[in-house]
Amino acid sequence: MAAALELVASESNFSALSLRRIARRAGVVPTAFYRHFQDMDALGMALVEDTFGELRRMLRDADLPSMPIAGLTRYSVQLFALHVRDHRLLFQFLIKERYAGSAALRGAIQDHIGALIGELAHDLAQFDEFARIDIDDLHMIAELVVNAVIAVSERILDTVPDAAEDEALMLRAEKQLRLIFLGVGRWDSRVSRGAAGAANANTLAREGY
Amino acid sequence: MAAALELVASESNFSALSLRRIARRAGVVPTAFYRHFQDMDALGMALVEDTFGELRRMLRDADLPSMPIAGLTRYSVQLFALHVRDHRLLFQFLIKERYAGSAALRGAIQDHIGALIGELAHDLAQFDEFARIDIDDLHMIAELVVNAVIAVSERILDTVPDAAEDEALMLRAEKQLRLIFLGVGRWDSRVSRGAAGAANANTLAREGY
DNA sequence: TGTACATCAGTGAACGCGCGTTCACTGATGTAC
DNA sequence: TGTACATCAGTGAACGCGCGTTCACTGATGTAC
Repeated sequence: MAAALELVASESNFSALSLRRIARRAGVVPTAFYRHFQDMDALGMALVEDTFGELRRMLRDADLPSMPIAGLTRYSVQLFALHVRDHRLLFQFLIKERYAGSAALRGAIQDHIGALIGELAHDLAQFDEFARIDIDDLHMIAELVVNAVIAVSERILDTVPDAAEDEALMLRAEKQLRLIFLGVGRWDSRVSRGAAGAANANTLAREGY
Repeated sequence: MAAALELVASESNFSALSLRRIARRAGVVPTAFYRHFQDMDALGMALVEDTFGELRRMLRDADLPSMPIAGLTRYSVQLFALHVRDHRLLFQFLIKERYAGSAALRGAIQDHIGALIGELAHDLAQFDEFARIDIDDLHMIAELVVNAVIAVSERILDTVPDAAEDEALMLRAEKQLRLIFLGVGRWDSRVSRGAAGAANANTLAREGY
């Protein structure tokens, strides 16, 4: 698995690898591969499960919902960004396979991400400010947040590791989440139904065109 | 090029294709490939340029900055989503290669997306409500918007074409942009500097923790 | 209008190579009694 | 404590196959004069 991850990081993606090159990298004869995985698909799936396993363990240990609310956004962004940085190869694999993997791989990854969005929506609902927001909109907001967090991960993994640059990317992501939460403070059923766009508002930002 | 796009849509990604299969699909002998492209990399690059060429032509024809502001968000989202849907194979290719392509392909795609973000930041600056927002924050906001639009494209391309479902995805994306713009209405240099998070605010959404 | 030539897309044979997978095997480690 | 056996990771030869690329070629279309 480590050999496969290293090769994915230095190549285009998982489907561009061959069983023989992975075995060679692992210092083992090609046929030894079959002692560990039935085929390449099985290896890919194991890597996906590993990645989300690590991520979930981190989230469980962090227990964000019980944290003090002051600085929670900053803390969450940093927690996630540093986790991604410390599991560089796993997440490079994940981001590449999210759309370019086999159908099975893609499906598994989307299911995991969908579950995380659902859990975030559930966690957000515990905050007073989100109490008046209906379930669909909570989900929509959680999706926006997760997309922003994935985007910053992609940026961190796309560049060569650099602490100063990572810091700037985290700050930007933090601002993005803060902007979203500011919007939530003004979100109500009227905006949700799209009334503002069609009625008497007069600027893009004031009424959410 | 059409043959390559069809194969990418039914396979994992571009790097999983072979020159011979593309030629076969195009109804031509493998060596005829070299009459059109120097190698597979050149074909990939041509496809990237094609995709952004189509997108830019659409954006130029639409001339969004000159549109009436009422309903602009909805209109923009639909414009983009329908364009993606009508160029399904091109954008499926793009999304797969964005992270899983060769270094050259990835670089070209990121450059194009970066340019679009820059142009959006420039266009947003023309609106009164954005005048007081500094250039870095404008860029941050444009990035958030573009990420949300890319995410909805990914969702549209991930599922089987279905008008009702596409409509729901567009509505969700529209809400996300509206939420962002609502946040912009409350965004100021104090929030930007991160003062709110550390000072006397008391909920996530009211002050943008 | 007719002729000579250049350009161009496509052909088909051939090459050496790395591929996934099969098979019977080796030898170290763990387990039962 | 010693012996017999099972389990397990790894070995190495062999297979048929699709791959990218080379080469000299064909024949249709376009262009110059």
